[in-house]
Amino acid sequence: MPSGGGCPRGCPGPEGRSERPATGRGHPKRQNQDGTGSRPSPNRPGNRQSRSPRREPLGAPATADLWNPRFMPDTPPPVHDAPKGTGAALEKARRDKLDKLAALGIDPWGGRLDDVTPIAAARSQGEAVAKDSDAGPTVRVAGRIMLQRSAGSLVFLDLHDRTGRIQIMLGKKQVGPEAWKIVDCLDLGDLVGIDGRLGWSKTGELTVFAAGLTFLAKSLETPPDKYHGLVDSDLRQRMRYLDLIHGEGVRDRFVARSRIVEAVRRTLADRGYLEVEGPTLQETAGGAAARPFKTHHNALDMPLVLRIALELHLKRLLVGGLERVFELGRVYRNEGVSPRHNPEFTMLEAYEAYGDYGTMMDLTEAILVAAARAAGTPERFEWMGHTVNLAPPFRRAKYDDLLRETTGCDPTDPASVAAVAAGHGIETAGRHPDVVKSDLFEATVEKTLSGPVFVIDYPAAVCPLTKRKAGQPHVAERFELYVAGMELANAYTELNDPDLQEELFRTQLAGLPADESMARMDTDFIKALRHGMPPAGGLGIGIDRLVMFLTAAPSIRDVILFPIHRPRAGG
RNA sequence: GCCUCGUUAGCUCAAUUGGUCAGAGCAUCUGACUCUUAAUCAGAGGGUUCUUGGUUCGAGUCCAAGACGAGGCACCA
Repeated sequence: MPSGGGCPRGCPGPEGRSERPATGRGHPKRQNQDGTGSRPSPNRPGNRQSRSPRREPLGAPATADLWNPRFMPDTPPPVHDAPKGTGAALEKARRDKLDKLAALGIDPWGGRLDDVTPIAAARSQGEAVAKDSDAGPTVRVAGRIMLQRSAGSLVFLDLHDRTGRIQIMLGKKQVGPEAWKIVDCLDLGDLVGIDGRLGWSKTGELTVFAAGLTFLAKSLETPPDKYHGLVDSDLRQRMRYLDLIHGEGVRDRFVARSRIVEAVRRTLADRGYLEVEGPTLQETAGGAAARPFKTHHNALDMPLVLRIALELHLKRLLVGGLERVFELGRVYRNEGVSPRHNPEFTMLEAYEAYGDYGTMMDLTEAILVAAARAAGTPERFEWMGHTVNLAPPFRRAKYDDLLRETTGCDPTDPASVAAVAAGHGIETAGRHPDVVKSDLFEATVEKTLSGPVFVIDYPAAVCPLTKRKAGQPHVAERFELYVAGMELANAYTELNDPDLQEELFRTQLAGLPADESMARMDTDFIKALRHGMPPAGGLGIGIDRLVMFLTAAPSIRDVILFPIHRPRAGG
């Protein structure tokens, strides 16, 4: 966390805070940022009674228990002082209430709470209650106070948990003057448990009529605007926890991500695949053409790089007889950021012995269909200006055919390709014809591919890990799956000839800088191939892009909980 | 790394040609209200206009540099 990073801009940093008048207590926030352990704890007793959390049944509880007094403060409440209305004053108002709670014997930081009914479940119970009944069932719900409305000595709360929202009504007459002191200490954003009867308000809203309240956690920060929420996309990513609370559909999207990953795993497991974990710290970053992040191991005093792909270790496992393996994990590429790129991202790679790239096309379709179903994505929808239809089988189109249709060049004639490429401003002099061809494809064909479409049979020179087509040494058995102009998956019939693999590792393609090339000898991998790797199909899917696609997210940062950011200056 | 755009109260946003323009809503505080729904009503407080320089009688506004972000380019076979 950057210095003061939890604080939106304009919020005074630690320096600013230290100018506040002494408050008689340490500043918990600073303590946390230093990472120094113990905070001064007028409000935190060492051993909380909440360790023995079993509560009285709700039938005939003592009022005192329902209002949950927990402890007596061991120091008098401090005096806070700050100008009204500033950020500091907003926090002061909340700290004052926190101290007031402590003075009332309430632990403002709560503890274990059993027998909580999810709000969605409480709602369905409530639906069964007659509109004019005052004998609805009693429930305990817990969550965050999102809205607060008072009408005289009556307070309505909107309480949210992971399953939904429900209205709470608290009445001074109903709970008594002592308990009302606790209600006076509630702020937007606080976490509370509510015991009460389900029923309907006079205006017809399902409501929990509170008979008891358990304080679970005080919020010391002002929540974002209750109507607009947090709209600054930078703040939304840096303070994702707030975005999850207030952002429209944000939580749903990350829930969908989890369901998608679950569906991917299930699809593979159903086909007999074994999930494994390869090393992220490697001596040589292989399996893709990307610059790696560099690091260092102290005890071994050796340079290491973070992996850029999963491929080479999974193929070693094919040699080892794990005939169907996959890994779902993070890879790291030291490259720029864009709406489609984050330097760390999640990749699926799967390898199936005795298969080929056709096997992988079937698998890809199965994974996409299962993932779409898990995410609740319709079969047909619009995304990024493209109409997408997920009904299999997906279209299969040859690389050369697409290039010919789109550009009019003759893909089999390097001179023709070079001429057209030059017309698109692509450098051709001194570069391998297949690299030029690849550049031309990316510049012209990619963006036109609404898809999903399997682009098959790639120029061999740009595919050093791929088996060549029988009798066609210039064509590699590879496909990429495109959707809405974006590469979503990449698969090969895997090259298992160790001599050819070694030769290809040695080949530096003309026109490619060394750090962008895949020409990195991995002798240990070659050694593994020499022991005999079964013919196999291999598949890679970018999980982040898959989630973008299935949740119609315009940017990869919308599907990564904590995307990379520069540290925020100031605070 | 390059180009364009943006940054005003805790949050969401105003501020005409450079001229009493630093303002509103939410939030906060005080008061009223026992059925509210972004509750309402009355009042109060709250600002390093991202930072640093410059031009000017005068800068939120114009210029330069920097910070951070968004989009595009490059990189990402």
